[in-house]
Amino acid sequence: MRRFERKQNIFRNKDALGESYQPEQIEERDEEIEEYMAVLQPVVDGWEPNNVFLYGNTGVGKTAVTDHLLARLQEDIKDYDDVDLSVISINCKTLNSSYQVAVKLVNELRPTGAEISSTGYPQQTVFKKLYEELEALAGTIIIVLDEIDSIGDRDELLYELPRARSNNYLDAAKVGVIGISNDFKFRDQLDPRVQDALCERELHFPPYDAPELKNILESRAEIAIADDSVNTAVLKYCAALAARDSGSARQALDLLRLAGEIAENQDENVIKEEHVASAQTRFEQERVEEGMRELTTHGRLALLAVVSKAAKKETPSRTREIYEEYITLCKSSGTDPLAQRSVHNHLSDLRMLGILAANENRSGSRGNYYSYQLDVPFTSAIDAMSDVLRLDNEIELIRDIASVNKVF
DNA sequence: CATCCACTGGAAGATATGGCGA
DNA sequence: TCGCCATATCTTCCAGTGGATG
Repeated sequence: MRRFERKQNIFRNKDALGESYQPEQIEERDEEIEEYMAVLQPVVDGWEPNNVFLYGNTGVGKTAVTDHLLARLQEDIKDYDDVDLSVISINCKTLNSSYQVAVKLVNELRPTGAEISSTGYPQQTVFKKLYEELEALAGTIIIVLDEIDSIGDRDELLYELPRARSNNYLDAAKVGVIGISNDFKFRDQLDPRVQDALCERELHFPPYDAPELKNILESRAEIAIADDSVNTAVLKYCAALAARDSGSARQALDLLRLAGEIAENQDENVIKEEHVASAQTRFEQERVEEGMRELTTHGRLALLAVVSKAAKKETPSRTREIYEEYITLCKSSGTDPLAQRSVHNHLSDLRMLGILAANENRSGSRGNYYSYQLDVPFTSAIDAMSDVLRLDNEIELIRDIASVNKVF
């Protein structure tokens, strides 16, 4: 057996490309930082903090700038002993209602062991507990709600928090909310009263363009990657891919890091463009596989129905036909089938996830309808299906049909 | 040109699950 | 134990769509 050997060809400090790395300087965001500092100024002056709403795509520096500035603020504010600042920062990605965000905040403030459970209370009870905790903390409190758009339209907390003081729920505590959103539409779908309160100050973070991304990559690569292991052309290529896709520095850095790992595994000393390209492909695959793993039983059955259609070379295939296939699969697995409308919902979800592609058909004799087909390689779809309940035989059968029809 | 069809997607209500307090 | 609460998932109902049809 081969020995483990430390490989040090390419990276000098790989963590500098990682998610948790805090750079000393944030590049290409000078204007935003300037504006942001002005918004935070009242905290230093001892007034009630502004509520702020930040929006912009993922990976454009919203969270990084926020962390950076709040750390600086906490540091600088030590010079003034009449201001007592606490920062509570939570990520709301997995919390999809105001209720859950409030629970999370309470638990964040409570000592370990005294946490409350995530269901069972009336919403107002949770809010009341939250106010008690904030009041106990007292002073100036800045609450950072990252990825706040995941609460959708259940935005009661965002209505409550900014008004807590004027409603006399809070007295000793001065609360400011910083909402961070990846979704531009989120702001508009908020209750107008929430917009009033929360969005009194707004900061927009635009996507990075390719030259900006290149500069960011250059300054990180200097720390992370050994001299001569990467050249400008490769960095430009990473920047171009990320700029075209999302304008996200996160994506650009991830690409570079994975490209480096791939190069390293091939025992090469230099990252080349082909490594970046395979990194890009792998990320795309992972995203889809992630989506398929998180499907519910019926979501999987719906997908499997399409997979089965694909094996028979019957895709693209319209809703009605897929539904029939789905019914058959349900019978084989002893699962109660859902109504057609629900399967239609699952197909919609799969389309949103980029697992299925739908052609909009307006030429048929019956108005408009979709015909679905797989938007991922047949093999990765069926591999992800292998743990659907009691369908091993059917899956084998589908594989056989697929190989006869040469579907891959 | 009005009507029709088969489908899409929004909305409201039903059901099941897991948890609280009394 | 019971009544209440939040949530995810599903069902039922329905308005809107737009080429085909008579």
